[in-house]
Amino acid sequence: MTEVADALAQQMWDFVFAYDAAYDRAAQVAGLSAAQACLLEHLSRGSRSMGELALELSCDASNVTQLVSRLEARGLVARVPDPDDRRIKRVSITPTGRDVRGAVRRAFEFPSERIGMLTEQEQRQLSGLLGKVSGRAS
Amino acid sequence: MTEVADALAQQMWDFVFAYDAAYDRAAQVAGLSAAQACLLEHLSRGSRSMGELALELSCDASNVTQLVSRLEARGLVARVPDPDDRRIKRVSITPTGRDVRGAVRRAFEFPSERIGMLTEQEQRQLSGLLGKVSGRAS
DNA sequence: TATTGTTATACTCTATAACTATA
DNA sequence: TATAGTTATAGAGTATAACAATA
Repeated sequence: MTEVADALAQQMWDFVFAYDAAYDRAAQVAGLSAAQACLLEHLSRGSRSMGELALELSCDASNVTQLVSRLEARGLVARVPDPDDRRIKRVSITPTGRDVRGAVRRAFEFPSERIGMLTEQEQRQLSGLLGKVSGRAS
Repeated sequence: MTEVADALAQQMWDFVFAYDAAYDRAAQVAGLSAAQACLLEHLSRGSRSMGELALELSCDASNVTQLVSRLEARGLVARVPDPDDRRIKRVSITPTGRDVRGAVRRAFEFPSERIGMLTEQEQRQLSGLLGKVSGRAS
């Protein structure tokens, strides 16, 4: 590895560490764990079945059962059996859940803070590089 | 927020998600949790007291006690009382621990993989932008 | 018989509070 | 009395295996 690549690897580690820590804190502000906030974030874009959530969150279905149960007990999400296939439970975010999710987003200042440190041209540059690094065309 | 900034925020989220998942898997290959692998990584640069570890890992001292105890039980780290102040325990990585840490590093292909997608000029560019975003001079 | 989700269980991570040993 | 670390405890995240309900 070249010296540049080495430095870059360390910078990535530091960035991810700071990002994760900031997200944890933002979730905590709203009284949630990071995992719960993440689930709520996914539901904010529309309802999901338990199985879909497990896929999107890359975790086991039994884990989703527990996460959803805790959020449901607090009135942040609701489970509704699918009328067409009663094995399936559709989970949706409640109005209260939407409020809490909004609080997390507002508390999570990391991205806008950091992005604000860049000029718009630099933002475009970084976006292109991240796109490339993610294997997508920029 | 501009459209570019919005896209960038999403790209950061995706990047961090992929990075974390890859690190989890790499640790698992070596039979470790991410937290354990992280602790081992810190020790690979030299021994630390329990308190220093708690600061570096941004977690409570009682948590470090447990993490270290599990790693010690597997022979990956060693606790030695400081001769000058016997309240202090210095933790160091063992040869076996160093091997396991090496296995994690090798399994964690994410950074080199992603960095390898960039030309050296792009690597310099990304490094500069990450430096700027971290509040350091590039 | 296959699929969706839950329950039971076990292990780890994490923090708080109370404690021990040392300074 | 103050500091370093541990112990006890509790709640949450996570997975595996066994299970119930439905298809």
